[in-house]
Amino acid sequence: MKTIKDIAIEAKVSPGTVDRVLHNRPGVSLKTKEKVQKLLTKYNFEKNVFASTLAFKNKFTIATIIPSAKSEKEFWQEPDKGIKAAIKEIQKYGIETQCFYFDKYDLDSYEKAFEEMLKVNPNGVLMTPFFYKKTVELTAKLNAKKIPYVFINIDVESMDNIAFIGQNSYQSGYLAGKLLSLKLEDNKEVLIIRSKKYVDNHGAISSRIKGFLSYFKEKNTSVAVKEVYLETFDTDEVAMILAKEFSENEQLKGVFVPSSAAFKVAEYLETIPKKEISLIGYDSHEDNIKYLKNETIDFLISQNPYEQGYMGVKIIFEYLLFNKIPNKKYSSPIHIITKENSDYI
Amino acid sequence: MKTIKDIAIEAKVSPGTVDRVLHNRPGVSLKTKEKVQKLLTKYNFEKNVFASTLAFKNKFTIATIIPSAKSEKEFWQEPDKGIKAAIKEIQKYGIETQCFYFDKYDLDSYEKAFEEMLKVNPNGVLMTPFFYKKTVELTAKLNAKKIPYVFINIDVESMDNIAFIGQNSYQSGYLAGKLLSLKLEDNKEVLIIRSKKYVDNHGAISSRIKGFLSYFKEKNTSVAVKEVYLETFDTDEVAMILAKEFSENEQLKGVFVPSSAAFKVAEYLETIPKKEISLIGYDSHEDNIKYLKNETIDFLISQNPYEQGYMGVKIIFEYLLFNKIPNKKYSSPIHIITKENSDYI
DNA sequence: CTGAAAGCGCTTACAG
DNA sequence: CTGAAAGCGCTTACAG
Repeated sequence: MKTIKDIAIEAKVSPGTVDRVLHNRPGVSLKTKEKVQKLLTKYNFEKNVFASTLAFKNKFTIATIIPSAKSEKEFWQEPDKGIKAAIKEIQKYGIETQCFYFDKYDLDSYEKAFEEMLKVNPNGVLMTPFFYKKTVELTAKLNAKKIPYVFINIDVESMDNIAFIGQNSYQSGYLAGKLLSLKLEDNKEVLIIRSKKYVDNHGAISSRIKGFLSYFKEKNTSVAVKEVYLETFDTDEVAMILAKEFSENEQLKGVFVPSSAAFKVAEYLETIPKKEISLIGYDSHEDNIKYLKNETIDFLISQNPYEQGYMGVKIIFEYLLFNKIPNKKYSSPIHIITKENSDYI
Repeated sequence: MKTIKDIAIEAKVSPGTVDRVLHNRPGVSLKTKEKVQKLLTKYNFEKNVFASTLAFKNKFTIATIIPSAKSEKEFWQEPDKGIKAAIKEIQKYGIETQCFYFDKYDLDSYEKAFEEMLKVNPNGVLMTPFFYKKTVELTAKLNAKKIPYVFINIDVESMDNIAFIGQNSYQSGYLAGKLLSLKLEDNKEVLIIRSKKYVDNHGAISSRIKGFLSYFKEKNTSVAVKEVYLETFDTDEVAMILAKEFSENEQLKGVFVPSSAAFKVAEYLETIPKKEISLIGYDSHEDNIKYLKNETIDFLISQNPYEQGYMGVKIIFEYLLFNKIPNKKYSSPIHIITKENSDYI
């Protein structure tokens, strides 16, 4: 293992100069630079992270921006927990961290959080690009400042994020189709319930539905699939719509909720006589798990959101400290959760 | 953030003495020791890992012992890959690692690997305690030398391992019962196929079967479950036994393989006319995945063996370097793998 | 453009 | 039993 000093001696320069070349700092003649660079390459030099960090006195700040979660039960609690766990770990390496949150229904709060974040001058950013257009606009500022950023949970294609961590939504919807049809007989009907609010943003939900529809198109042509759009997704609206659908259609035996709101449907199903309705949704937060455990929800598909937050922070950390280039895309798992394995995921 | 120097000044001693107290090194008077310890506790002192590691010049060796895998397709390939990945990461921290392997059918090779391992004088050991009695005998040597060790995949209760990482086998078997009955009509029969070899060691397989049986006892009493024991589990024997069972029993519609050998059963099922047999097994290695993809195997239950190896090494690493005390037990996930999510686990 | 030197915080061999 | 000092390998402020 070569050290900077070794290289310096061999190149007949001082350690300071090697350091300058190594980090592309200015003030080195081209000739010296080339001479040193050649040796660095020759020996495949890797600097000692411990010595480097110790001398550098850890001046990095990492900022995170994700949607806020009001309660323990909400989905966004999980990435946040992952982020916090990673922060705790890297704190001992002297990294500063600043967490920002926005209301996922409020574009302005997204922009505001972002501006606040810029003020702390982060060296790296973890974010969930919730609103497409605004994201393009805001990340341009990061690009200008050469601040690296990682997306979690939601992806935006052809941007300059150094990495994305999230699920293949199409494939997860396809799997949902398969799981729902496990208990479905021929000629039955299936309902997809989605929120109007998300039709424009959050492309993941549309992709899930596409995948879901593909499964039935490919495999199970005798099953009819119907989509309904809800305004508010509150308890009353859900009850009203479902009551209508079930009364109009005797064959309706399955419901697919491509968001994390399956528990809303479960709530309603518990108020009506047992009808053997299969219900499948996304995300294993407390509200959903409750109905999974009493088998009103049959399956949940989960993507390990905790890990998304955790990995996201770790990726930026390693990028900054160890110069480790991440993959452009990390596929989150497509986990199948049932009553029986819900405690072991 | 206090440093050793800060503490030294306040205690009116030298940094060297604080270091001695911090690491319980000999040669400090009780009085001094108490004085320093009090300050250390008061400030909740955490030493700078970078400075410490740099000065210490990383003299740690970690040893691993797991069963060998002959091919890419085998289960034990995965923990090994996880181990190798972790090793690669911690190498840059200057940790030495030595990997040892044994033949899981050969008790002597287990002992031999263990003795070889002791010769390298490791500071921490990762191992799979395959053979119960021998494990008790061998780990006693580690205890005597105060070398910490972690178990992965197989647990042995009431031993002095600092941690265990593996699956709750009972619960996974219970889930297997549920999954198998999803497509099973009333009054059908289910077969459990196991190897005689593993009846004594590898308690996990027995636990899986217990969980599996419990599910049917609790939920689905109309289904009969039968167990058969194979001698060699080779292709011919599997074919012979299955041919016999299917010919004797028209109602046989499901097969449960509580080991990683489901592909052996799948191999046979492909040779006979399509009978709508549900097949469920363990572990997503290549041989199994092949039959999962063509739907001869319906479900695989997996435990993320890669992560077991990876985490195991990381736990020892953090224990040695950062003095981080691990949990006694880490539950591996109980993942449900189907054709549709097999690329996203 | 370049080098010598001090410093990051901990560890250790040496002296007493 | 205790301290002073050198050293781990990199970074940086300063001098030239």
